[in-house]
Parts: sequence; C-alpha cells; structure tokens
Amino acid sequence: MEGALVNGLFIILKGKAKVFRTGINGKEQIVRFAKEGEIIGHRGFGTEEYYPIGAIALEDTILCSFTRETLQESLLNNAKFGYDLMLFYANELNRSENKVKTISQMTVRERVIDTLLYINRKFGTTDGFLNLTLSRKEYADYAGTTEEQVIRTFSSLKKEGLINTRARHISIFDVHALKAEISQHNFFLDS
Amino acid sequence: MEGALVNGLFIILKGKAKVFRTGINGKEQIVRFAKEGEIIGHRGFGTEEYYPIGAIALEDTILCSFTRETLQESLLNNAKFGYDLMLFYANELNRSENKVKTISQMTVRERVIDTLLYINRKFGTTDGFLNLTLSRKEYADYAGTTEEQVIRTFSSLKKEGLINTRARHISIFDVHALKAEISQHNFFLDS
DNA sequence: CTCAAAAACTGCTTTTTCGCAGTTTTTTTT
DNA sequence: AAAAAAAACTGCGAAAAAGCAGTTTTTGAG
Repeated sequence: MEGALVNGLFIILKGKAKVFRTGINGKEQIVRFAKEGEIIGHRGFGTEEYYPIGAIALEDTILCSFTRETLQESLLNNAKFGYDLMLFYANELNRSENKVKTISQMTVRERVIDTLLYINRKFGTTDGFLNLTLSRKEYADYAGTTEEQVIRTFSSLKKEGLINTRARHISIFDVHALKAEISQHNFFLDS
Repeated sequence: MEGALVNGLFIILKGKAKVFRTGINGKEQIVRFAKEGEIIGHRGFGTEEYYPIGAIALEDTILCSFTRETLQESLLNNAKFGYDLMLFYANELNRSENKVKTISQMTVRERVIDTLLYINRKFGTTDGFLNLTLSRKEYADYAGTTEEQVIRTFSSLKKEGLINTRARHISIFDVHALKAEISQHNFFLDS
C-alpha cells in the first residue's frame, strides 16, 4: 500500500499485479503491470521511509517476500548481486523516463495504442486474445487519459479493422499497423 | 549525446546541464536539470548499448569521467559502493515515476508552477532571482507543454503578483501560494 | 437462471490546450 | 553603438481532450 512503512520487497511467484500512484481525486496513474518473476516494492528501497506507490493483484497471486534487513545484508556481502540489482534499476529508470516522454508528446490515440502493444508484448495472447484482462478505466489509468477516450479509441480501431473487442476480451488484428502509427515516438523499451 | 555508444558516466565538478530525450519533430523532453556534484550518464548503465538520453551544458561545465570498465570493476569489488549507487537509482526512479503522474494529471498552469518551484528548490536564488536562467522553451520542455503556454502562464502569475519576470530573469514572490496550488498533487520529491 | 450492480458505450457540450502569424523586446554579433 | 538574430509576447481560431447524462451490455452473486 501507498504510504505504508517500507518493510522489504517482493517477487511475484505466480500471478499478475498493477503498480500505481494515486493522484488528485483518487485518480490512479498506473506505472506498470507486473507478472511472474518480477520484483515489486523496490521503489521503497531508496531513502524513503514509506512506499510512494501501491500495488494490487489482478488475479490470485503468490509473493515471495524479503525484509529490508535481509536484502541489505545480502547486498552488502555480495557485490555481484548488488551490481545486477543496479542494472535492473537502471533499466527501470530508462523505461520510466521514456514514459514521461510518451505521455507528454503522444496523442490520446497513440497512448492507447502504445498501451495495447505493451500488454500484448508483455503478456502475450491465447487464441488471439490478450492474456491480461483490464477494464477500460485501467487502460485509461495506464495511458494517462479517461475511460471515455479509451472507449472511443477502441471503437475507432475496431472500425478500422485493427483490433476486435468482445466485451472485456481484446484481440489485436494488425500489430504491424499499430506499431507503425507510434514508431516515430517509441523504441519499445518497456517489456 | 543521445544514441551514442555508452562509454561510462560522468560527475559534474562545476556547472549546470539539462538532461533530455528527443521526441517527434525534434521536440525535447527535459528529464531533469543537473548541477555540481551530480551524476550524468547513468541511464546508459543498464543493458542498453547506446545512450537513450542526451545532455547539454547550460554554462561552462567541468566533468569527471569514469569508463564503464573502471566503474564495473569498482562496483564488483566494493559492495558498499554498489549498494549506495543502487539507492541513488531507487530515488531517481521514484522521482521519475512521480513525474509521470505529474505530467499526466496536472494542468498546464500547475506544471509550470511545479517547474518554477523545482528550479527554485534545486538552484536557489540570488537577490531574489532564480540562479538558473532558462528560455521559455526550456521551461516548456520540462513542463511538457509549449512555449506559448509558458508565456501565458507567466503573464498570469505576474498579474496575480506571484512572480516577476525581467526578461529571462525570474523571481518568485510567493512560494507559499504557488506550493498551495499544487500541494494536492505533489510531494516535492525531486530536489 | 434471474436480477442487481458494474462496466461499457454514445452523443453532446464545455474546457483546455495548441498553433499560427504578426509585433515587440532582448540578446548577440560586428 | 548599430544592426541582425533570437527570444518573448499577443490575439485569435482550430483542434484535442474532457466531462456529463443518459442508455445498453456485461458480469457476478444468490
């Protein structure tokens, strides 16, 4: 939970989660989605005393937890471990700073497309449908827009034959065309 | 330079710089400003081969440079060093993810105010004037808006008696009132 | 399987932001 | 110190995004 005392970090053994910051009027900004094998809670590992960020499981999820002390000890005794974790942070930072640019310079339509491609890349598909099922509001919270705009964009993309939606299940028909639309902005960093 | 082969990182011994990503139509997104004592080029230290980001000195600047190899060796031999650098990254990540939220949820006016307060906090003032002199366009590139919007916001803030501008020199009259306007969003993370 | 709640959708209006084109001021060069 | 170039400013129209209020569809509980 955002605002809770930092007590360590977690690794997702099984399941999926969304990681977010709460803004004004309780509006969420989803920072990333996480899956099996990924780290959660590492943002609390700086000088902050409280988590600046929250996470919620999107399905039944099993975590492995490390206390701050355990981790600190391991890091101070194992330089390679610290080095690898540092590389991980460096990549996360790269990803995040790219998102600043994305949100700042892309149109709503482009941001929604970017989000679809991100989900596709990261979670893949089964029978053509994206493996992660999100509400329109969650798409909006990641793309930095409103639910209505996501709905409008989806319905345009549908009309253009680029995607299909069957209720909350989405399939992408033409990944290439979608990529082309945002290629001048995006280097597909955030897997 | 953005796109150049990563060859190490730098510490600013003297001077100031802006750190940015280039987007569509050459539009810059300034990610941060850096001053004496700060690290530059650490974004290239992940798995990337090329710098995802560029930096330009804003005045005569002296750097101290470390090759990737030197640094890697030090990190692998000195766990405490790696640990501290990791903490630094964790804070940078926190700062950056907060900026995602800021840009996504604040209005243009709020983002401009946020930028003014950031410059004030980080670089301070002399005789009431901010110690870092930027063009309106640079304010826009940091705030994620256009030059014209910055100009319009500055002129409103001037009319309201909150700031004063004498050409490119800006003084903030009422830091408190400005902070109040964005306090529901911002926790003043990015010093 | 039914029903209530939640989510998705639609059309419309309002607000915010942008961008152009021209003028004025400031800065830099010679 | 004058001229040229760059930056700052202004008003206005256009575009993008957001917000509202209702209807329809989907979901999930019992």
